[in-house]
Amino acid sequence: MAKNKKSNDPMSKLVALCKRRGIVFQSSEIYGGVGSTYDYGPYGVTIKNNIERLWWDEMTLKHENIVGLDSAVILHPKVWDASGHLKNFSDPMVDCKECKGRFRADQINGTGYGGGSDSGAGYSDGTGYGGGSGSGAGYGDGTGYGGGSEDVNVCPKCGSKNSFTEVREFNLMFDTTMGPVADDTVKTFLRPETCQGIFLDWKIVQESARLKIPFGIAQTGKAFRNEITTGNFIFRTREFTQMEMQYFVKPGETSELINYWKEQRWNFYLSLGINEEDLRWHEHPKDKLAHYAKEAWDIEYKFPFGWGELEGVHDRGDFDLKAHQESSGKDMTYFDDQTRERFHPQIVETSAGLNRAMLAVLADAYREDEQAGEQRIYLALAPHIAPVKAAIFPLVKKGGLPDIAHAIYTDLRKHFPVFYDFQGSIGKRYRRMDEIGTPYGITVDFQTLEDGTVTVRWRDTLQQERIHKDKVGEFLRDRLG
RNA sequence: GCGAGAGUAACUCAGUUGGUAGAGUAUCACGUUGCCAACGUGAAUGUCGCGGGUUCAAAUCCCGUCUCUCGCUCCA
Repeated sequence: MAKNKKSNDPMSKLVALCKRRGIVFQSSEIYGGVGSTYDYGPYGVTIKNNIERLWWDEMTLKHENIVGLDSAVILHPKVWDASGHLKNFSDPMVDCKECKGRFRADQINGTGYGGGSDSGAGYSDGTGYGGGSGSGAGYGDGTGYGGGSEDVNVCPKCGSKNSFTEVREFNLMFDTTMGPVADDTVKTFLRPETCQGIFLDWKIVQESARLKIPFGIAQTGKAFRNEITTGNFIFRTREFTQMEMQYFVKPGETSELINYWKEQRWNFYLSLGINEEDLRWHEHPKDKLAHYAKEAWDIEYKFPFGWGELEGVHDRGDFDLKAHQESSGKDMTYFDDQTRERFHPQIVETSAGLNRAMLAVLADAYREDEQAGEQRIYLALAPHIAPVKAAIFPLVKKGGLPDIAHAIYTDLRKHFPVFYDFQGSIGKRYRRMDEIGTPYGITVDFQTLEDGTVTVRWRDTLQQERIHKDKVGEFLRDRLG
């Protein structure tokens, strides 16, 4: 564990809070941790699930023409050939020994680098990618690249000649093998994006759910990318959850629907309680589009480390369906009963990162203020995101107060995630709840013995009001929707 | 992979010229406590990242190694 964090920067403080309160923390920590993998503790998984459920409901409940799907993580290896991932997710790289710059081998002038960009050799013969499973020996000794050519390679950054390292293969997909017998295995990949499963299944989904264009298929699930560089806490990790909806539209209607979904998706982040001033649109320049995209917009959030992408709204055109039709030989067209036309649907994609959405929610909710000269840290989470909706406290341990408080707790927990605590001073118990963003604190005091009322304290302002203990459930229901 | 930095309790850290580890916070128990991290008493928690070497003796000196963090390269 590194101890050189600048503990004053906002990101470090958020990370520390996440660990302290069991929201998100380093995975495999007893073994020293594994780079950029994180586990979500009791409160973290609840926040994450809350966001995921809101997304799911937003898609499938609020749109009558969007249905859900849960496709496999491991797909037929040919999928990744057809999708372009084998070709585009695998880059041969060289480093300049002089200036330490790194470049794609096929972008260096001069030699036969790049000449043999043999991405087609991929999975089937088992030799193409990553050769040795396991340890660092993975990146092959550059077969095919930089053959025997003696031409001069010039570093585009510092101008040094022939200062490059061996070509190394960077494969951004995790590969694995199917089948227990080593000689008889098929090389497969963990999906680097969830949407391919939607493309493979769209016809059976469309037919079985009797959907007419335009319609959408929504899916959440894990995706895996062997990122060269990870970092910024849970912003970029090698294993992450995507929330993707692929919208199948008639040719010619794409741009209108892009605008519709841009508005929908923008509003989703507002509904999570994120400050609109911390959001912006970023359009990908045409010359930097991903290999499948015709038009691409990102919603970005102003993280403590800078603007970062939360979600993309993309025009994928008919790239994917045509690619799979060509590769599989199966018809991927849609027949329009009304116009008697057959065509490849155009696809508008909304592709969000759940972990990033959660990080944005946490970063946006992180607050510090001062109460009676003491610093207070709290998460101003929207109540419908908060992992615990209310905490119930007896003011002190005597006078039968704990019994009354516990009875209220037992009753409430049938309907809400609530927490009961009697340990420590009342102020300390409030603060503990503040740090996980619990919106309401309900305290049983001596007045409760007289008239049955309790205090309800609102997290952000510390203001209290008295309501009858029998009305607490109703009070919470009103405020939590 | 390159460069830089860092590894001592759950957290933040201290540990003198080598003498087998401490503080605060947090946690738990009991007491106390009339609303915002109060107080008292007590308890539990470490192979000082790992391995080797020097030494009577290593958290400390030497060598190796691992991991993490940041920057760069890359990024759908």
